Amino acid sequence: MKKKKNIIQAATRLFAEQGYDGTTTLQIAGEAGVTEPLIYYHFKGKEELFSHILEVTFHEYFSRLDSLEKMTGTQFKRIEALLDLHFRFVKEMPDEIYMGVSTCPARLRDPKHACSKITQHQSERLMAYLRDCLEKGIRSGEFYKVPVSETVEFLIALIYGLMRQRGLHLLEKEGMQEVTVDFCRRSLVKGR
Amino acid sequence: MKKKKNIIQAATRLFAEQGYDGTTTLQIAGEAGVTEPLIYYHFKGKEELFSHILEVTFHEYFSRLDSLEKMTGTQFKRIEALLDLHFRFVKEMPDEIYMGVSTCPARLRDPKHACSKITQHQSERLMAYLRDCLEKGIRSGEFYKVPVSETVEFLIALIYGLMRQRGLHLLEKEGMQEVTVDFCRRSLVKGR
Amino acid sequence: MKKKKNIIQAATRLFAEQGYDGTTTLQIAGEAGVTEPLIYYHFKGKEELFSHILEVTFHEYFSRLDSLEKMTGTQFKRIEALLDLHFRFVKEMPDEIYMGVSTCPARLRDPKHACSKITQHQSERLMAYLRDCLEKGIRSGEFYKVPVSETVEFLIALIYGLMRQRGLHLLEKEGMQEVTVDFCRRSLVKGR
Amino acid sequence: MKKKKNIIQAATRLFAEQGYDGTTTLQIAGEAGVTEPLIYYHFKGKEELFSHILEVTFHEYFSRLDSLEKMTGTQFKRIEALLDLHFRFVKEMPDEIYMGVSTCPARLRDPKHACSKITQHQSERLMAYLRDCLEKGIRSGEFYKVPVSETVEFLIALIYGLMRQRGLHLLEKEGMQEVTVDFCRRSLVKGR
DNA sequence: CATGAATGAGCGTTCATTCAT
DNA sequence: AATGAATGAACGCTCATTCAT
Repeated sequence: MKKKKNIIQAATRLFAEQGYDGTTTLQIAGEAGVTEPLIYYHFKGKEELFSHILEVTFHEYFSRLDSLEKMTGTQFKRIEALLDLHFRFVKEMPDEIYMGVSTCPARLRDPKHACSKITQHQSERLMAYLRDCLEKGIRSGEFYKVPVSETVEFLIALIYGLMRQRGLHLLEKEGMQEVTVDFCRRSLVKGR
Repeated sequence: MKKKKNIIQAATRLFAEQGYDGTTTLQIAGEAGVTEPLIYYHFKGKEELFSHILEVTFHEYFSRLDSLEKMTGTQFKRIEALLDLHFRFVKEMPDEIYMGVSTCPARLRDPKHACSKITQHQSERLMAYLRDCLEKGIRSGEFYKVPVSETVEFLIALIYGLMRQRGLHLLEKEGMQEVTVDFCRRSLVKGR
Repeated sequence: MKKKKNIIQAATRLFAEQGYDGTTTLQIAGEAGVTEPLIYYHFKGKEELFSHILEVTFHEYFSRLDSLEKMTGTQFKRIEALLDLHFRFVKEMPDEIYMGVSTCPARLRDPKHACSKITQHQSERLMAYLRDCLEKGIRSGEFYKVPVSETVEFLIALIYGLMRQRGLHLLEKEGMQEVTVDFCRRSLVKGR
Repeated sequence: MKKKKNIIQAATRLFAEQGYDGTTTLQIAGEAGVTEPLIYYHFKGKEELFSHILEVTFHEYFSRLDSLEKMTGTQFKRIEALLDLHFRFVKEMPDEIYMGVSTCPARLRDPKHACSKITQHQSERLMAYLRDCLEKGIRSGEFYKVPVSETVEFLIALIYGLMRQRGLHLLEKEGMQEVTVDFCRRSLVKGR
């Protein structure tokens, strides 16, 4: 069973680094220290191996989102918590995240594909969460009167951008999270 | 010579949609309405075709950045112009942008690769531009006293996130640009 | 493992008949009764398959040369034994020999290439052996006083010519070996 | 018309260096400083270009053989003249010779092929010439009583071996011709 | 659980050759 | 006489996958 884990780990790193199409089953087997057929013993194929990793990752992700939803406090605290969740997540499992973020659009748009459903679901959850925060915050006077839909979309783009950058390890300033939170606070919260 | 253009156009769209590794030269030829060897008559190989598109695109991009640098006005006007440049660019040539944005990290990190040098250069230009705006804006009292490096990185992540989203055509609210500009203004500009 | 042998045998015959560049991997696979990719399972590529055959052949060749070197007797007996070795060798494995003899000069001169090193080595061994025979034979008065270097080179050319002719099966007189030995004897050995 | 010559020269060198299959029409055009289609303007194709060179070369070769046949003197003088012809020839046009010598057996054995006929013819001429020398020399008592057929074949192999070595420029002792002639004289001519 | 041997399908690429000009 | 553009056919090779053991 340790070998199955090796396969998953190797696959995750390679998918993240080289993309799905750029990674061969031989490479995965090599990095995992096993032979190719073992991959087919544990998974139906390359595609299923990929989906498996995606599902496990998003399962963890969604369960974290779940606990977030029970949170109380000001609406901005809730947004701050969402940002915190993502910063933590990408720090803990950067390969998994990057693998998800970098999946190619063709796969994302094919509705039959596992990727499509999962990222669709993620998008919807994020949108619902943010929309809820914004609407409540505006109604209560905590936030400025920003256009909700557009701001939701803006924040999602922001989160994606940050995930990608972190996942790529291209730039890694330490104070990023604080700066991000402050930036959003100034833009959203009235009379700080 | 029309056929060469066809090849480039087809390649751009397919690379954007399916990634480099997911796109075959046969597909490109098919979409371009030519035979495969013609690709090799005009380009040294798949890799060079890819690089060529990248270079042409970034050449246009950099020449737009050049004209931006001559701009005067408040520092926020300059940032607004940078955002406008990107919004326009992705609207005019979404495939080219997405092709660039979605290149796999392995290719991005290999320093011998054309991708690497170009995106590196882009990053540096963006950083220099934004750093200049922020430093001048803070010094003149136009902006809040935000940490410069981190805010630069934050804004780059934001721009990447928006490019990706626009390129993917996943969400396309009309008022996005205005909302983006306003969001940043509230966060940066003092006493509006 | 029988299939690997088939590949080697088929390749040897085809390389000998058609040359390296004139032989396709598909032909080899066809003649060997296997599919093309199996060649790549057992060998890194066409080049390595070729080198492998060359190395195995020359390994056998050199080991025969080794036993020759331990021989005693008159110097002409030693030369006779060398001719015998080559006549036997080309009779036992004509394809292997011809494959080696007919390799194209470009490959022979590229010092990075396996061919180059092996044939270089063969040349040196042959030269050393013949030079030794001639020098000793001349010193002891067994041979005429012939110019050593040139005669060595002459004998090597002769051996190559005979190998080629035998390998090609162009002309196959039975008494060739005897005639060859006698011809050389009359030219070298004094007072027969 | 200078360009046609360029093509022929380039082709000759490349065919000699890399073999027929190892040489591409693009290479030939490149070396000749012309474009590929011009080759097809002057020749029906690669094959005909090759045959053309072969024929021109052998035409010259045969015309030299012709003048040899008119020669008088001792039989060994005639053999000496034959060796001289070959030494001269390979010195004057080494590429042409090597191109002929290194043609692959498949092409040599296909009776429909130009190569086949020409080399066949060459073989026959050489054999007839040498057979004539030997028979007359033996009958007149000039030569030892050697087996004619086998000695003819032996001498042809020797000539091929020397041609190859000279063509390859692998070893180039100056006194080779003299040593060769002397070697043969000692073996053939009685009571020197 | 695990593997060595094997394959069908398809990849990027190159070839000799042709055609319109 | 000469060429830029284009192609059908085939090449060496790699892929994800399977099967017998």
